[in-house]
Amino acid sequence: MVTIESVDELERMLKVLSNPIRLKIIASLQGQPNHAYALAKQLGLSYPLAHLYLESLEHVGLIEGSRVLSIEDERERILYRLKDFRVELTPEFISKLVNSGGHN
Amino acid sequence: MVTIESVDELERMLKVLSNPIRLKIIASLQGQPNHAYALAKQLGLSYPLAHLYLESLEHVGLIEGSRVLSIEDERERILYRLKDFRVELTPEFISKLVNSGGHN
DNA sequence: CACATATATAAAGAAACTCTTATATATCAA
DNA sequence: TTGATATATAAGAGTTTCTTTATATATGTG
Repeated sequence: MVTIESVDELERMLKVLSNPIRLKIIASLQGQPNHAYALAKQLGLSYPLAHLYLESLEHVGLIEGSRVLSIEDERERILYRLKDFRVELTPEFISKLVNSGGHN
Repeated sequence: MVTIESVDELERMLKVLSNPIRLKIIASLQGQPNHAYALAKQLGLSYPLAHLYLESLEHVGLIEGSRVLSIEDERERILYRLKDFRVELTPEFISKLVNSGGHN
């Protein structure tokens, strides 16, 4: 489960989430795990953009890529899965993070 | 209570929240409502920046400014209060918004 | 071999965001 | 009338984000 323990971490995650395309990617991966190339086609994105965005989503821990062997052609591919996350944005939570000093 | 009903709205709110100074402002206002000038001094910000950020926080509905008459000097000032909000970022919530078509 | 699939990365311009400085107005106190 | 308080807005520089185009590599198919 994804946890946030500093303002810095929260900021990075919110920055990644505050983009309509990346939200679309999350919604799509919630339906089913997918590969970068297939996802790009499905959402009408260029592959480089999809790759970049998947990378940024992975960096903040919202998705996870794993090398899997395709049954069809035996080639290794990276399958991206959505991680289970629940971030509750409330005044209390934000205050707690801000007042915990910035580090952690 | 603050509610989010579209991807657009979510995106705007997350963009405003994904900034350490604006998170600090929220944490400060959670402790007590305050005026722009006093808040700027307290957090070590320039007044224009504090004003700008309070405005953006107000635009997405996270805080609320109201003209109040100061008891001390009888001058009208704008007091900013934190609104009660609870935004739960989960795969389900994001999917719901994305699949609701973008409008609403 | 040319083409589609599949991944990865770099370069570059456009757009947006960040933040300060400057300007303006108004009140109150020393 | 000078200085601190208080609000508001604009202009501009600097930084970051956004997104495409280009380049590279590798595999499998017609």
